Amino acid sequence: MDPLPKSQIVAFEEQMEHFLPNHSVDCVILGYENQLLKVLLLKWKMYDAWCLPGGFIFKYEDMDKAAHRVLKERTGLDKIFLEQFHSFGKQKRAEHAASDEGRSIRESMSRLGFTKAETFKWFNTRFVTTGYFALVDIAKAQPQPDFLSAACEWKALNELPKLVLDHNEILEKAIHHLRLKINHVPLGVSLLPKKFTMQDLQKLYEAILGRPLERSNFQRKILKLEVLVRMEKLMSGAANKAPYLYSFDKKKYNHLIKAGIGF
Amino acid sequence: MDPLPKSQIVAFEEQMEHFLPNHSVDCVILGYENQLLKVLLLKWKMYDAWCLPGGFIFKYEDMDKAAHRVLKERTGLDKIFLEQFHSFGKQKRAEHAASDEGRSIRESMSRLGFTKAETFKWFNTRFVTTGYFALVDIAKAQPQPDFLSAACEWKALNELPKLVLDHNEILEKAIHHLRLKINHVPLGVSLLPKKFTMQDLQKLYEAILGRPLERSNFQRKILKLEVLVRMEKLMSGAANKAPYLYSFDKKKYNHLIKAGIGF
DNA sequence: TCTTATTGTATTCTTTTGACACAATAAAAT
DNA sequence: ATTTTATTGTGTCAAAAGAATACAATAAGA
Repeated sequence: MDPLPKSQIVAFEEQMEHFLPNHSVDCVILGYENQLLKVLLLKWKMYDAWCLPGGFIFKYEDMDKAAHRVLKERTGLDKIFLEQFHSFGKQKRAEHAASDEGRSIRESMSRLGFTKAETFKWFNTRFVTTGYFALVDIAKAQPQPDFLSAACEWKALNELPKLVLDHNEILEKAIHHLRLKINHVPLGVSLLPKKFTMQDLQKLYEAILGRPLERSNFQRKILKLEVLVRMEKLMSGAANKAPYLYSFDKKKYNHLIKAGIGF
Repeated sequence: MDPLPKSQIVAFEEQMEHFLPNHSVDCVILGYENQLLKVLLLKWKMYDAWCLPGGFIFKYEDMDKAAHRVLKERTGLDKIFLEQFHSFGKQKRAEHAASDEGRSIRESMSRLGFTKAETFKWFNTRFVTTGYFALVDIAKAQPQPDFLSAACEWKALNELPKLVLDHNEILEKAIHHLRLKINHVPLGVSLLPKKFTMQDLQKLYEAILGRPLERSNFQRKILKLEVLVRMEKLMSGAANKAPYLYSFDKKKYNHLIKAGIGF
């Protein structure tokens, strides 16, 4: 763990004065790749632990805006479906979390080159955090660690590392929220590339819901929503009938959002 | 607007030091009376405006606990269904709200007898607030104003006064949340007395959903859930067939919560 | 040409929903 | 004592939605 460049520390400490104290935002940024749901995580420099990408809210900034800023900074993505799902306000959010292996936050921060008492205090006070979730096309995102992180990577939901603080709980709540939400929002839009097969879409729904769906009934239900446009066939080279490609018809989102899909 | 007793001001200012800055909770406490949904509101002493019962979070207190404390202090009720639904984090939450008719908060606070600069500052800084909603039996609640309020009353949702800050928006969001939630939770439990007729329950659902439901289909749907126990008949004295009374079977909640009801 | 795996669609049966019908009944009116 | 009235519990029936299965069509390999 090398010390940070002095300039980064100074820059942060200058910003810090403009942050709203005691409140943060955390983003559960989900993507879909190789038939797996993945979440974007940061690896701390402080010690060996992963966390959700998060940030603080400027005093002059709307909270939603802060969440969008975090999303943009970690992925480069803009104008994305991003929704608040829950705020986490336990006094001791750190309890039952990944341990820091004996090292105090203070010690780790010293190693990174932090010196100001206010900065130590900032990271040791209680924060209420508001969770947001986003669904993004992994191919379009460009993961970017922040100055406190050594890595920013997609991790499959089925083999997650231990996360700091209550971030595992936050992530679980986000997934739960997503499973409810999938009945009301055309989620495929954000998670899949522009053109996709019916099988792609079904696998995505299965990944989100965590259970298999019946193929022909799934196809019938989705098509009846009339939000997909059938494109050319996909000649995959496999020894079987070629599936059609579909894309979403953006004009028809609204009626779908109102009506809802039920699986 | 008479000045407050000095002791109340001192007591608040002593508490204030122990509050988590920049964050509050607001409770949308709903009740049901005369076939109307009602919400518990406080009338400010500061100036002529109503607000949702709210409060601050102690530094040593979980946020959920703070919301329960507010509920208890305003209604005397304990161990009630109370759920977070959204956090409101706009920088200028006060915009588009009920005006203070030209008087500044500072001036009104002076009249009430506040003097400390920190207290003025407290009420003038930005707060993120987390909204909770509760469903209570009006007959059991005992509305109790706090020291900054002149009144604490149930107001029917269809004839609401203008509320301070963004409290109208908070209330709307709570109702929206409730309408979604009613499909998954046996809400009648909290809003109705122990024994009720099928008509009572239907009227409640209609009040929440804001639309009429077909009587016989409603009855069939509710009964099939198998969460009601049929009790004795209610001899109301009306010139017609007497309806049965029902009560909720607490043992069967869980399966209902999982399965959900759809109207 | 035959085989194989997958796809698009149809069929069948069951369940759910919405609209309406109707007998049962508590008490008031006659 | 009988009729009337309003409301309740239950039944029916057609339409819609859902689950399970069947089957022909088809791209490419054998």
